[in-house]
Amino acid sequence: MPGKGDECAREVLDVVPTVMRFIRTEMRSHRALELSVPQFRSLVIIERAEGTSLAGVAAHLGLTPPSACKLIDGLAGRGMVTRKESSGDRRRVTLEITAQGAQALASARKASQKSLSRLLGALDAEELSRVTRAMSALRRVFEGRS
Amino acid sequence: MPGKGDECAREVLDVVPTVMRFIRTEMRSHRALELSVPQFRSLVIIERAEGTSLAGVAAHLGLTPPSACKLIDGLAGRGMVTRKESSGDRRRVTLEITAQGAQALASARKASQKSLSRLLGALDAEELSRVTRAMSALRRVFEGRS
DNA sequence: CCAGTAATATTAGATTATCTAATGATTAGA
DNA sequence: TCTAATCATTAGATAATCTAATATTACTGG
Repeated sequence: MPGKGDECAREVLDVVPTVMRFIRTEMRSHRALELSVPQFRSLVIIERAEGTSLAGVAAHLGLTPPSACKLIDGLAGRGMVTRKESSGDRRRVTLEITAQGAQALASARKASQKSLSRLLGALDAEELSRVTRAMSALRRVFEGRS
Repeated sequence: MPGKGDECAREVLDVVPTVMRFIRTEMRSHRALELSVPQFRSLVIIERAEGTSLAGVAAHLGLTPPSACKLIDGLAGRGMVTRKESSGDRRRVTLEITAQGAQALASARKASQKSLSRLLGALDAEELSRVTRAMSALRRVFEGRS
């Protein structure tokens, strides 16, 4: 018997990579900002949870610690993030976003939302609301499972 | 003024990479099939449009020709796709999926849909239908723009 | 017909993302 | 205290992606 989510699964499998590619291309297209999607997401996390650790970033993004480490290397090398000692636990690294990082994040976020928003503007109000609520449902289902 | 798609854009930007990561991890987790998402998508295209060219794959996936070329290299090296001469245009390459490729595709598709479907099963019928229709809307909006 | 332009695929070379395995340092617990 | 677990990193591999450069083949306007 086909599960009740089968048709939906097929759609998700087809559409999500397409939208993802758009987002990736979009992010890279902004000269001088040039954040990759994982870099962008890292900055979002670090800004929101100031003082998070490398393990924190890895967990939120669903990455292994070495992957997160290299990702942060890249951001630190561009002066967008700093690593500090954690008081109390000297194994741990405390991550903080720099002014420059915060600015890059704000610009990238604005530009990406704008260009996504422009495309989504082709939908009528009902569809738009449906998409928004569908995204919430997907977030509930997928977050933590990456 | 904020565009009418702004909130939706924010959601998409947050949720799509999360779902994408799940799909990627899921695809790689099936030993012996081990198709990456781009490989999977290439096979889908080649199976559907038998005899397509390298440029055809590139266009459908939103890749540059060199990227598509390497992708096909990988699939050809694993015996899942063949390159043939095109009658009529000798620059062109005709791509065909092999029996082995078709079998790998079928298995990967089945496994991925199953595991996606299992997660999506947590949604109630109304939400599921909303997500399905939202995916259709997104496909309309994004396809071609990658 | 032929000279130049366009199209198709590829190679070369770079960057980034991701993994697993191994290492180092520090903390926590029996 | 000594052993375990935890946190970050380094090392090394593979894959996806890009741009630029290079054939090869087809098309087109004089």
